[in-house]
Amino acid sequence: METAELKNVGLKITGPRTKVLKVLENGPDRHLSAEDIYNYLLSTGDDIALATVYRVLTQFETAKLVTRHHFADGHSVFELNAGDHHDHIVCIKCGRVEEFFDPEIEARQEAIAQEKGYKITDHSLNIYGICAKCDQTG
Amino acid sequence: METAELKNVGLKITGPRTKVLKVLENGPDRHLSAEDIYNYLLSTGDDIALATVYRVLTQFETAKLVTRHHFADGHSVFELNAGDHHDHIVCIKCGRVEEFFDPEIEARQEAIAQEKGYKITDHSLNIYGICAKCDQTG
DNA sequence: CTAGTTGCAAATCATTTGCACTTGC
DNA sequence: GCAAGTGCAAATGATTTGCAACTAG
Repeated sequence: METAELKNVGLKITGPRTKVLKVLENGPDRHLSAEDIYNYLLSTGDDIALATVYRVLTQFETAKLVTRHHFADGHSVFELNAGDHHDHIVCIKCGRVEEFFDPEIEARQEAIAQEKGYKITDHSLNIYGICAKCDQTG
Repeated sequence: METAELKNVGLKITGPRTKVLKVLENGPDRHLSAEDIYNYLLSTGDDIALATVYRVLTQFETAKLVTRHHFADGHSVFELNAGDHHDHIVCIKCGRVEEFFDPEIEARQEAIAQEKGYKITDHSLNIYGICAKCDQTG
C-alpha cells in the first residue's frame, strides 16, 4: 500500500500524493514524465493540478522514492526507486526506454572519478539509438 | 582562421558567426552555454543578439562544428568539435567540467546496444560530483 | 486548531520563432 | 539584387512559485 511508503519518508498521506504514487507503481510505464502522469490521472477520472504533480514528484525525489532522469531532448522522466541502479537506452524514434546495468562500466566510472579527484554524487549514462522495431518501420 | 571553417561547412561568413566561433576557439572555457557566449561577447564590446547566438550554435551543431551537451540541471553547453569523442565529469558545486575517454566503457556500450537490438546514434555519460577544490572549501 | 498541502494563475528560465530590416556574395 | 542572415520582441514549453482556500493529524 502506498500510504506506508509515504509515512516512511515522513510525508503526509494526501489524495494527490497517493494518486501519483499509484500511477508510478501501476501505471502504463515505469518511466513517466510529469505530464504523462498528469494526463493519465485525468484520463482515469482523478482530478489533479499539473503543478501539484511536479511538486509531489520533487518531494518524492528528495525523499528518494523516485529518481528523475533528464534526457537529451530536454524532457525528464520519473521512475520509482527500486533500490537498484541502472542506466538507460532510449529510442529516439518511439521514445521507448530500456534499462541496463553493467558492472564494468560502473567500476570504470568510479576509477575515473577517483583519478580526477572527484567524489561522485550521481551519474547518468544514456545511450540514444533506434530500436529494432523502429529500424524496420523506417 | 575561422572563415575557412565556416566556408568548409557551407555557411556564409558573417560577423555573428565569426564572433561566436572565435569565442569557442579562444574563449574563457572549452564548455560554454549560449548565454555564456552572449555575455562574453557583450563584455568584450561585441554586440550580438542572444537569439542569434542560439541560432548560430544550432547551425554549428548541425554542421558538426560543435557538440551540444545537456547536463542534469537542465542547461546545455557547447563545445568545439575536435573530432575526438569524450564524456564529462561535472562538479555540481563550481560547475567545472572535465573530459575523459574510456575505451572500455565505449566498448561496453556498443555491446549493450547490440545485445538489445539498438543502432546507436549517440550517447552521453556524465558523472556528477564534487571536485577536490570544492570538497576542501566545503 | 494550524502547519502542511493544494489549485489556480501568473512568473520564470532556457530556447525558438515571426517578421521587418540588413548584408554577404 | 536577392536570398540568407540578423535583431528584436513576442511565443513557446517545461517547470516553479505566490497566495488564498483546504485538510490531515
